Amino acid sequence: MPESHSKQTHKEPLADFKVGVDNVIFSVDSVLNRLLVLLVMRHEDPYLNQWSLPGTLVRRSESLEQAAYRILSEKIRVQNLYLEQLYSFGDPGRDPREAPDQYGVRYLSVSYFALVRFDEAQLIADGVSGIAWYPIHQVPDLAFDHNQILEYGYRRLRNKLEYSPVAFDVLPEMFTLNDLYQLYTTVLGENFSDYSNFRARLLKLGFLYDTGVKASRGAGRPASLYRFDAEAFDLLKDKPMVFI
Amino acid sequence: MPESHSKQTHKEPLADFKVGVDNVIFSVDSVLNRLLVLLVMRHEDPYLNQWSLPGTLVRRSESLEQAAYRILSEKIRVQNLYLEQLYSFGDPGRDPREAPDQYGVRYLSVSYFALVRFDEAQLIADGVSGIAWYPIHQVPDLAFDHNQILEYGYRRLRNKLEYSPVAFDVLPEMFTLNDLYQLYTTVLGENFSDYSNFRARLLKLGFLYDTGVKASRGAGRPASLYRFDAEAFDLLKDKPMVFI
DNA sequence: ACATTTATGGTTATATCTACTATAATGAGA
DNA sequence: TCTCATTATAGTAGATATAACCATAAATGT
Repeated sequence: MPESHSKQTHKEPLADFKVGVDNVIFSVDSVLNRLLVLLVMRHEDPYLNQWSLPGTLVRRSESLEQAAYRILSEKIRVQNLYLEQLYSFGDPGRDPREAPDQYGVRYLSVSYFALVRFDEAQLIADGVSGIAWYPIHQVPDLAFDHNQILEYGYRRLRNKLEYSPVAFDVLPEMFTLNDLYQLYTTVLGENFSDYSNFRARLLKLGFLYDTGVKASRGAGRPASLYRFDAEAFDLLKDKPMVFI
Repeated sequence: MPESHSKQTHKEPLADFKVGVDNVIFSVDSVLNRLLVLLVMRHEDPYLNQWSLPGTLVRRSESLEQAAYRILSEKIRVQNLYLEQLYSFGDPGRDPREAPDQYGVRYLSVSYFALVRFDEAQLIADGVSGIAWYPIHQVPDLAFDHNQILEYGYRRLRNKLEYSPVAFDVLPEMFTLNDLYQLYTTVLGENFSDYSNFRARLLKLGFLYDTGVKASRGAGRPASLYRFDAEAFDLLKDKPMVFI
């Protein structure tokens, strides 16, 4: 780590990079209460026929985020989603295509994290070897360092849910408080808050607007449908706020 | 964003990238109570003679983090520091060297965020046009998109301080509670907590060990010197913890 | 009708937060 | 030396928040 430092003399030549974008796309199946991640079967080397995160190499004139949106829209049709950059992985040797005889070209992956609405997400399976939602705890060995990237994304998802209103990007326009609670429990686990206290805390924050419309779903008293009020939320933005 | 998707046909060729690492290096001057960021004067085009974040292009066989450590150790000698990856900036056109006639080579910057101990940091000024600590609120127009990167880093610093024990990476082995408080106030501003309550909360958490040694610095009652107990801290890691 | 189910609105004890106040131990100056 | 300004530390009281419950309301199903 300490090193003689001089302006011009590079001990070693610079690397040329191919830059890829890999997406960790999550969705919550609110019927089976499962957290899912989107995997695709690779149809070329390296890692032929192995599951991986959906990814692509970046083209000449597109931005990183555009590439992330592109690969997402090539795999699923969806209206509502949240997407943000996650982390960049660029250690030498992370991609088998980095043959030492290939002028030392390196492969860097900029990963993105996405959350999409499950019931409106249509997978696009045209021709590819396979595409599937995998429950987060049943994910197999993935190509490249994708298990590590997934781990990163999972951590970020849990954080996002606790500290920011991503949930509302992925819930229907109108939802019951129980819908919201189920979303939180399937991602964060059961043991984070009692439903009654969860309700009280959320309602007190004042950015959930009770539409008065009732949703009757089988047995039990019908629940009120709520709407997320983004403006009311923005007013509280500075306040430290934890939803859990 | 929606796009016809086919396995092979790339409408546009892939981009070749040079990958750079840019560091947002913070330090806290606890005498003048100022938050500082390290800037260097560029000594080559583009942006000749303009202030910028210290950066470097990544070499053939070094990792991104190694490159970050390398550029840091070329600019300052320091024992104690904290460093982590920040964000990657790769929009087309962010670097003027991306001439359209140069086979469309792109420049991607992986930014790193660092916090170093001020009183032990020695700047290395050999031959370069300039290097300086700038108070965070007096930073001039920087080269490239470095003002944006800095903004990112500043936000991350404030978050890190609130939710993680980075402060102790950058305080002396033994420190007074006031040293700690000053560090927090110069980064986060005055209005986050009363000193008395800050003390009480930190001490209750139980990872500050009172050495019994007293530090007499001019007038006033001497303060106890404390030590950060990393093991005790790790035991509380899962608990949501806010220091403010 | 009645048990079951889900939604909703509490209550209570405990912990935490916030804004203060009081006391202790030093250095500086009359 | 005595007093005072200065800094450190400890503690207190009222307001708020948290966690674990309980009670009632409004639907369904038999």
